[in-house]
Amino acid sequence: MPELPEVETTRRALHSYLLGDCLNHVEVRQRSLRWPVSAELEQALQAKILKDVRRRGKYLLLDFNAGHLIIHLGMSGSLRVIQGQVPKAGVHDHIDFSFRGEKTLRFTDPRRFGAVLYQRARPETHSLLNRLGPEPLGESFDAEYLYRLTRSRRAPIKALLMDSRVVVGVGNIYANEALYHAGIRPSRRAGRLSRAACAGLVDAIRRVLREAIDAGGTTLRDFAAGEGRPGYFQLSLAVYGRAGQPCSHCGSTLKSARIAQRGTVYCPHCQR
DNA sequence: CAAGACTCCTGTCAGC
DNA sequence: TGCTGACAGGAGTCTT
Repeated sequence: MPELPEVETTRRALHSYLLGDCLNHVEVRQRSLRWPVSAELEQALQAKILKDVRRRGKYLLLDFNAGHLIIHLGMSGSLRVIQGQVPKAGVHDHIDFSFRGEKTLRFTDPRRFGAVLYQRARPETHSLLNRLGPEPLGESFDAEYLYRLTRSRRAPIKALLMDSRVVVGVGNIYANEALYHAGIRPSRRAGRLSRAACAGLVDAIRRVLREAIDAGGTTLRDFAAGEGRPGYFQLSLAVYGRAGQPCSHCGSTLKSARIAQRGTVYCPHCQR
């Protein structure tokens, strides 16, 4: 599933391939996504120029000279740039954005948890975006912030990490990985984390995300080629998907649990 | 307000 | 081999 690093890789690709281009046609084949695709989208964006491609959490923000697209890839969504001849659309190829100069941006999403929203006003004003917490790689996400925010919270720390009002863009994979690297048990009540633990956790989150984004950079080159979509990065995941296997640090058997309705894996020895 | 359950959807995989 | 059912998962929304 697209986590923040893949969304960022996608953002960079769109920025480098499509910035300044004029959108001349939109074809929507499936309007039933996470939310219905607005009926005015095709008309509203016709002949508009892509002025910027930004990211807020896992939302991609495409700013045109009039109007904006807010795109979320959900569980299984992807965007790819096709140059020249456009392959016949498959059943999950829901939207094609055709740009002048024979470039097509294709939105594909088998599970349709993704969203493509059009809005005239700045994306930041949208109700999905206006209550989001800080970016994990931004300056305001630091130990003091996390410490302050977790006081008197009794939910498991992992649940808070995945709450977009606390911090955006930390999905299940990276929550698991960051907690492992920080040596914190996912079930630990958030309010019981020390300042030092918060500092270690913030560092771990930033580190795993940065590493993944760097790895994603290597796939950017192929974005518009055959295997266009940035797939799963060849990351060495320490715990995610490895329940029952030995911890690479101490050899203990990694355990699995269910926290906040999500699969959770941790090392009972290294994480306390 | 906080915490947890529920929901959308389909590809994948285990079991028969 | 083919079918069935469980499961996974982002994140908004509903319930407690």
